[in-house]
Amino acid sequence: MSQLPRGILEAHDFNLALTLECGQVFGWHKYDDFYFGIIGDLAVELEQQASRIRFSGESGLEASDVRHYLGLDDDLGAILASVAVDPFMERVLTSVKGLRLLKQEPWHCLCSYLLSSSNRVERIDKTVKEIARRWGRRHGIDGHDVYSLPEPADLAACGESGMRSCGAGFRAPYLVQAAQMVADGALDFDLVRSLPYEEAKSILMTVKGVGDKIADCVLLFAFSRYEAFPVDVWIKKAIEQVYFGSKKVNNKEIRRFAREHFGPYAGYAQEYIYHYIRTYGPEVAA
DNA sequence: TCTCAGGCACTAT
DNA sequence: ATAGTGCCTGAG
Repeated sequence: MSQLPRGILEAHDFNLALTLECGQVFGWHKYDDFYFGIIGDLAVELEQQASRIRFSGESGLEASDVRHYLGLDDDLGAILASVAVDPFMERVLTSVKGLRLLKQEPWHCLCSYLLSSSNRVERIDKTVKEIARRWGRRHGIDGHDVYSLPEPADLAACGESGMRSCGAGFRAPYLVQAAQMVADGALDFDLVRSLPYEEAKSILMTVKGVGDKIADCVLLFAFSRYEAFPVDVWIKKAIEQVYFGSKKVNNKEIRRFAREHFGPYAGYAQEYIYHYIRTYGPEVAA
């Protein structure tokens, strides 16, 4: 019986709690100061101690997997410097520290965001966990149970009723259809990964239930396409207030503005702005 | 009881 | 192109 993988990662400019709880990812469990979740298809337990991350995981987990998932390989300083293009962003970057974009597993990310439409963060999280608990695979880590989402073919087999019973509501058929597409190859994540942003996005949008916003979320959070700038009602309000004098602007124009104004890491700017307004309220944008 | 939430698809203009 | 409306669900 070999010792399970464990180790310590140096993690500067990193806030684990903020990164896991800012709303970019769903399905992590918190007990005391420990976080339990899935990286790749392996259960892991994480804890931050100052600028170090302690991890332990199921057999097969490597330190480099954890580093990569948490975004610790990214040069956060350079990224944030590139989006510090105006006084508002400087204010945002002064108040939000150590938030990094994760490298989520595409299927997990797609499921999560299919559930996000007209839904609250807490309930998305609850539904993701319920689907995993009821239909997914159980993993054990340090005496805790963690569940990964069912593979696409397995989720498809659960059917619409199986998803509704977990609280998916009107999004249930979207999940089932997406699962079928991934299972039979009609949606190929490797292809999405290989294509330029616009083409990758239009492929994701062939899935029912995936529009501009959700496609951008998946591209940003699972494929590290930092030019993606998801526009939800909060971001829309903030951008209108700060950059358009509270004038109404359509989402397409907001995305175009963001790409030009923030540059290739616009998506990082989005996540920082999002957290800022969710913390301090949308009115502080002005 | 009723409204509404981190959208989307469908339909009618 | 663009606007209006229904959709599960449960917390306030």
